[in-house]
Order: sequence, then structure tokens, then C-alpha cells
Amino acid sequence: MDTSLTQEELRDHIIDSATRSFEQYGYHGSGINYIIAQAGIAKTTLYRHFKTKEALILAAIQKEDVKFRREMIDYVSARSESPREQLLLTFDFMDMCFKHEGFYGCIFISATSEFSDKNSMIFIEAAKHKHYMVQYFVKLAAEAGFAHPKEIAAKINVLHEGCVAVAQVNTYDNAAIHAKSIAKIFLENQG
Amino acid sequence: MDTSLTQEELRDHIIDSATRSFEQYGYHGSGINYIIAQAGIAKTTLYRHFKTKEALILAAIQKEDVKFRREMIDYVSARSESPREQLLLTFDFMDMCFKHEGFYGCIFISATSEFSDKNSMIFIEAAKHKHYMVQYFVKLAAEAGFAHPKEIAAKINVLHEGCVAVAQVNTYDNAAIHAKSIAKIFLENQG
DNA sequence: GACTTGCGATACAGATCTGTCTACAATAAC
DNA sequence: GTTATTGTAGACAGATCTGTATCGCAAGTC
Repeated sequence: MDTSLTQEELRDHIIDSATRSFEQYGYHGSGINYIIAQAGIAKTTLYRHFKTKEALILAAIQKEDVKFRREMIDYVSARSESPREQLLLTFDFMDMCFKHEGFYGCIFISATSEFSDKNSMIFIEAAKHKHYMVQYFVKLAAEAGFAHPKEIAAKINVLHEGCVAVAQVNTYDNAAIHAKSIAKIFLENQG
Repeated sequence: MDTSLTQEELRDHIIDSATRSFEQYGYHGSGINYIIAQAGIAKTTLYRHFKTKEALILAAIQKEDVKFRREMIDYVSARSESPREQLLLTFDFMDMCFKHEGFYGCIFISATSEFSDKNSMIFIEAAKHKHYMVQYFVKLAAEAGFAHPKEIAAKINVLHEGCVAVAQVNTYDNAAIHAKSIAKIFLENQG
């Protein structure tokens, strides 16, 4: 690295750099040597902060979970106070994500693809993120006064996952906008 | 292998065996040695049929594309002659897929995750499958008489991708049934 | 019966992977 | 000044990966 960083900052820098690599090349496709080259650090440094590659992956997933949800919540909270509106605004947030250069898909879905053993730590952490996402949708649906917030949330979640997958394959498909318009129609038909 | 197979049958057997491995462990996670052990063949045999691992992956993707779409079309065609009904029946087909033991997610999405370079043959072949899927939805939507079949198809596609991703993380979520009920409401509101 | 073809088994080459080790520099604490 | 800590640089071990080469066997063809 270049200039003075605290241990915490350096650790974050390693995670961020590794995350970009995981996004682009997947977990198995991202070698330790490549990761440290991208981060500009020595191998010793990486292994001082993370005992194994799996520990690095877990840290990356956990950090991305917190970051993604915080950014999403900030985005929608800044634009509306209505829970129902917020449910729909999450799709605008997704749309913004897709247009970012460096978007290659959902690293949590990728994690469950590459580590399909449902007892593995990596699968569990990735699934945890998806669970938190649904919980957030449940909260908004309940606040919006829908009769069956869990069901609403599960369906909003299907639309979210769907637009991510479509955007991953076909970047310029307005997948999030499509998902939003479906969500709108769907919510309007819930009474 | 055990008994007499034609070259074509053996080739198919290798592809099927490799596909199961790719589904469970991903492409980078499936080593050649593991694949041949699972297939019960010699390494020489594999490399006689496929020049490289990439060629094997491409063959697996192409075969799965044809197989999946044929099975889906057969499934819905056998159950209804109404294009509109068929659009909805695709979700029942997905539900059936998810309940199969050995379902680990969509190998086409996994392919685009692990090989994100949009110029790579693997990405292109995987994207081709998704394109064929949308084409099929367009055809059904047009036959059903919807005014904007392409838009309908794109949205049905979002629901498809969504329920696959949800099912991959949480197998017992009735994701396909949720997607179907959204699709139903959505189609009813298209006039 | 000789020859060809396809497959199994396995040794092997060469690359790459994860993770450890040693050596050295810079900085802060005492 | 000494010592502990944290970093860089990179050699290295050992495993694993892709792909090739060699050998033997079985079956079909001439």
C-alpha cells in the first residue's frame, strides 16, 4: 500500500479489493496471488489479517451484506417516508447498482453457487444476507399495512432476485424497471 | 464405464456426468479428475471427446439448453393448448425442477458468474440460452394476443430468474408458486 | 491372424493454487 | 538504544489442476 493506514483501514482495503475480484472472477476464480497484487499488499499481510482464503471470503460477504443493506435503506429512506413507496424504491436502487461499472451480478448468489453445501459457512453467510433482505421487505410491507406482509415480502424478493439475474446476463435490459412495474401492479392488487 | 456404448452415447454420458458436477460444485470447482471419476472413465477418453475443459463446459451448456427448453415446452404443451395458460404453466415446470434432488441452481447463471467476460465463449453460450427462453415467452405472449409481447416476455423472464435464485438459496420457499401468482396478477392487468 | 480403433489405467510435465517461512525495513513504546 | 509490531518482498513446500504420453486390453475388420 501507499500511505499510513490503521490496521482496520488496511483490513477494509484488503476486503474491498478482494470483493471486486470475487465479483468479477468468482471465488474459485480469484487466486490469492491475484488478490494481493490488486490490493498492492504482501502475502504475509493478507495472511496476518485472514487465517485462510475462506476467512477472507466470509469477511467479504459479511461486509458486503452490511454495506449493501445500509446503502439500500439510505437510498429509499432519503426519497420517501411511505413504506409502500419505499418498497418500490428498492427497485430504483437496484437499477442504480446495475448501471455501475463493475457490476457483475450478486456475490451472494455466486457464493451459494460455488459453495452449494448448505452446511458450509460460506453458504450460510450468503443465505443470511438474503434472509435479512426479506426481513426488511417484511418490515416495510407490515408498516404499509398489508394483510400478509410475509407473503408480500417473499414476492417482492422474487422480483429482486429476478432483476439481478437478468441484469447480470443482459446489462441494458431495464430489468429493475420491469421488476418495479410488476411490483406496482402486484401491490395495487393486494387491497 | 460398464457395457458397450456407442461413441455418441459415451460422449453424452460424459457431458451428463460433468453437468451434475458443474451444478453442484461450479465450473472452477469441478476438477477434471473428479469429473472422470464420477463418469467412471479414463482421462484419455475425456480428452478424446473434448479438446479442453472449456470445450466440455460449452458442450454441457449447449446440451442443457436444448434439454431444458425441450422439457419445459413438452411439460406445458401437454397440459394446455392456451398460450396464456402455457405462460403460467412454465412456473409449475420450474417448481417441479426445484423439487428434484440435485437441484443446485441455474448453471447458465453460474456460468455468467464464473466467466463474466462478455466476450468469452462460455458467457456467450449461457446468454444464448437466456435469449432463447425470452424468445419462447415472446412467442407465447404474442399467441396469447397481448399488445406488447416483448415487454410481457421480459417481465415473465424476470419472474423466472427470480424464482430460480430464491429456490437456490431457500429450497422450500415455493418460489415458483409465488412467481406464478405474481405472473397471473400481472397478466390479468394487461387487458 | 494381423491391424486398427477406442477405452482404461496411470505416470508425467508444467502450471497454478494455498499457505508458510525467512529476511529486512519502518515505526512506536519503553 | 532496545524491543515489539506491522509492513514488504519473495522463496519455498506441498497440493492440485489441466493436459499429454505411454502401455495394455478388448473388439471389430480385413
